[in-house]
Amino acid sequence: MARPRNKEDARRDEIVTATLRLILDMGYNQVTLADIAERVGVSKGLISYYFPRKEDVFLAVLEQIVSRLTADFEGFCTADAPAAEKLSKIFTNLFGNQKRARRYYTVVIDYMAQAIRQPEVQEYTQHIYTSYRTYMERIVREGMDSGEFRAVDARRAVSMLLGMMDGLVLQWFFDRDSFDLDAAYEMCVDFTNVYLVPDGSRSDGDARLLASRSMPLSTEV
Amino acid sequence: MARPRNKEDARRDEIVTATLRLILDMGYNQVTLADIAERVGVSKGLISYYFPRKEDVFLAVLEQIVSRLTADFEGFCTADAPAAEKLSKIFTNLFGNQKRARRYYTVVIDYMAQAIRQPEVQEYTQHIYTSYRTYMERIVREGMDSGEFRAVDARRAVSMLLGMMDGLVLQWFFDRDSFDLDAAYEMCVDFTNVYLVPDGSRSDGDARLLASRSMPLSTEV
DNA sequence: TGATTGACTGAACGGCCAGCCAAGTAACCC
DNA sequence: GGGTTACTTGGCTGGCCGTTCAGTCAATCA
Repeated sequence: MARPRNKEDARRDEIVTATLRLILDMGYNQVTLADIAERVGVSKGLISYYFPRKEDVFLAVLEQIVSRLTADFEGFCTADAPAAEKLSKIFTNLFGNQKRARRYYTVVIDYMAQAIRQPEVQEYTQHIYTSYRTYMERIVREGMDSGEFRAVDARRAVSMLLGMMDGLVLQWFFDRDSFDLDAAYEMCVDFTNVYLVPDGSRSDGDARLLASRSMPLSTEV
Repeated sequence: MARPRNKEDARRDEIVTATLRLILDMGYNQVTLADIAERVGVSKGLISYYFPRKEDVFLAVLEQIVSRLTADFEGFCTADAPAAEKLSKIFTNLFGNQKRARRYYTVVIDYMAQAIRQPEVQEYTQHIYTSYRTYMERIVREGMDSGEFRAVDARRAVSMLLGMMDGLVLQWFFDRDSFDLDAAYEMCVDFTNVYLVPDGSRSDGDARLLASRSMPLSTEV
């Protein structure tokens, strides 16, 4: 994202990036300051120089993840497209790329486990939900206003959809016998059709939503 | 559950129970052998005597959780009741008690984070999904056979429902601005009605499902 | 040019912890 | 009552790791 203004910021970015990689490779709790220092190619002391507590590095990583996610949503929301297509973009962003999904959830699950006991981490995980909720609710309301969607409780519909998205990825992630991400995508579309699209216009809904699958992705963990 | 056959088994149970408590209190990665020993009231060495590697204690805890969960499902499944009511029991088991839900997911999330990198843990988390999937699929098929439910792809319907259940609890767990567990219960019922119950019999479906909420719980983490 | 600052190093400190083991105790069997 | 087995202790050890800090060096400034 925004290019570092000075040397100090550049170092911070280096450290944050290296740490994210290490979390992916080894898991949150296995990463040591020595690992980070080695990866960046500096001494251990320098990590502490920029981030007084080890915890601070991990919080900076999380902050970066959250801000990238939010930036993505801005893109989806401002696009000029039918609501169903906007939702479809969100699905694709989540389900469209196996490796990316695995990477994203690898860190998110690690951070969730931390969030249970670290209030500062919990605040960030909450931000993630708030982003999803805010933007998806906006899209659903748009759809309802334009008559594309039935008039339902938008907040509740988003909660259900968001729940299904998360829950499906978790199944895919931990249950090898479940399904692939394409199926997860289709199930979200299916739910959208059944729950949001009026009976009359439902039949071609599938085709329209599914047609918009192949699109470029931006968020990279 | 089954009463320990001899002293050795009793000790194992003591250790497993103490460890589960400690995981709840401190989090998976903070629990040390010394903590467990202190909680049980024995020496550190004894823990290693029964469980050679620290990891083995945690696996035993997980095994206990999985077997209790499966036992619960057996109960739900063999009951003589409409399919919708059986599903409702599963929802209630998950959403019916805040403290219990928080405890259950506290350990599950901790174990999920472990499962990413420990294949032995991953196998158990997979068992959890397999249990849910197997039993819920059986219930949905029963419902379809009796005409209570529409003829849909049972496996897919269960994946969606299971996903929603998990995802809703996660939102409730991490997003303080989301909703309470009663709402989560209602959303699952809502989904069941919209997705599984035929249009004709839907109107009283809500009432019937919701009426069966208050029932005794058995699984205690 | 001499002083000051900021980035960075490397070593050392202090604490923690899993695994190991030698020895002690109790129960049980012959 | 002697021997075997099962259980239990608690201290030791070797390694790891976050944090601290005195000191180096290059760039900047006055």
